[in-house]
Amino acid sequence: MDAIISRQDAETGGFSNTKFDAGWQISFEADLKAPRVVEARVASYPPRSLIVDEGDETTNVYEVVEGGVLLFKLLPDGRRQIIEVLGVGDVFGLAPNGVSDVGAETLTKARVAIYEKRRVDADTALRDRIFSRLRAQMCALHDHALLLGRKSAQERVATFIMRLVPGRGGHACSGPLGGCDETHVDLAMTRQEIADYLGLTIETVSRAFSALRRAGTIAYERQDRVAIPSVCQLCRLTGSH
Amino acid sequence: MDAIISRQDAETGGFSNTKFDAGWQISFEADLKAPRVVEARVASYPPRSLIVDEGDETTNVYEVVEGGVLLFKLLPDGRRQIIEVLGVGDVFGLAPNGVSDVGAETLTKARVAIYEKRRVDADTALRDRIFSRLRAQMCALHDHALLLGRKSAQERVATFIMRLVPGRGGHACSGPLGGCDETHVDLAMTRQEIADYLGLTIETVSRAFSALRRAGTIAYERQDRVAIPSVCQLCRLTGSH
DNA sequence: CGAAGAATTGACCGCATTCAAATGCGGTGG
DNA sequence: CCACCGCATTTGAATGCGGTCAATTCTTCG
Repeated sequence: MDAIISRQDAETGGFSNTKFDAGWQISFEADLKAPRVVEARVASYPPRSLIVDEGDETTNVYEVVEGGVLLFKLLPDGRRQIIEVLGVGDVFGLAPNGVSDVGAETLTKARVAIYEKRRVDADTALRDRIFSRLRAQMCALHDHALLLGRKSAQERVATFIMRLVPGRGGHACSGPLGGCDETHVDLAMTRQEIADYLGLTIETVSRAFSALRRAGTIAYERQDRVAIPSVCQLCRLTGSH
Repeated sequence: MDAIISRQDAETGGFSNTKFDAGWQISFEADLKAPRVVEARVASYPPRSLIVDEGDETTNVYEVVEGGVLLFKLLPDGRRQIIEVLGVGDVFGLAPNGVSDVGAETLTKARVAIYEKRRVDADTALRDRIFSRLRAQMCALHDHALLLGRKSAQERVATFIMRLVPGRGGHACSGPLGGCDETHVDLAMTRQEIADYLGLTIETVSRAFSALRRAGTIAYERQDRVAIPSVCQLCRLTGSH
């Protein structure tokens, strides 16, 4: 594995303080405010590198410190489902029986804090922090189950893009600030990754993007950067409102 | 709400000690061995009654003590997705912001232990037990995301039935015991509930059941009771093996 | 500029949905 | 016991959305 392991004592964990609302919006950037004193091994990975594989024995708990991480599962015939897209502060590696039920792969260049089981067992404060984050991630999984089970391709893609707009689309959506309702978002994921996340094929994702573009709901600034003239208009296509 | 509230001090919580493997198999029956001393309010509900609704304010944590509970989400136009089917020992009501992100409804007659937030905050042992169970339930959600995103209708239904066979279909599947590989399972859920759980329509679920029946993979003992001549044969249709 | 990979677009197909009708099942009352 | 009713389930036929296969275009990078 091509991870660069470094030991960091009393280092800033760098947790995002972005408000998560049922898992919406992701922050891949560490917020350097509110540093926490944590003794942990931190591993650095290049983009698209495997951290743990499905079925690996691990009792470690992992926390994303910088960058993005994908959790995925595979079927024997190669079908892949991306289960969750993790940002800074999110945790994984919590399968109860010491065998990872999902694979974890970096989406971007990423740093991941690794906590050994005995440390998690001993440290109540750490455990509580993991617990708390796990609750938020569980809500994201609930939302995603609704998307996978009941939403159309259009709605899935619209939901996906909305997920990348900070502070919007959740239950407590602030609405447009000061009349202006345009933004742009970075996709960070390839079409294939988006497809595997949304339970679609790459072609269907592409078609849905194109349809949104033709309708004027989005525009491409670059291939991986989308302009949204009216967030509310996009939000109406998610099926959630 | 038609719950019968009772106060039970130092009562047996009655937790199932069935081994859960990534959320597979459900036990709606409390195992009375290994009683735990718990002070908690316990509410009793008739079948199909609402415990909490999506959007309700609750800081309580709930634990299923007897029976089965469904967690679900709705879209504004009425589409419903059942997120998770809970058995004895499973917990819910853990949305991080005090507003439930899912509705919870009893599947069968059920009893549910209710822990207030301040009690969960104060009691480390309780919190750890909830945490531990949450980890198992998260694995079940991961599996279900794979099902919803990537499996065919046939595979979903086969997976659903396998989920009801104790000790089989998981990663550490024991295989048939002593050559004999037949069982029967109680469905407990209506076709509509199964459809909402599997992200299908009621007709598609019915057709999948019929196809399995025609193929001899299952047989009806009653409408809600399925005989499985060969568990392994059914398991091969889940797409997971 | 050229090559390799990613994304888009098009044509066609198949699976699941939709709409509709028939059948089966459980309960109530005669 | 049996007839009847209401509801769940099953089955059938037609439609359509998303998948599959294939060709083209766009991007990136050497």
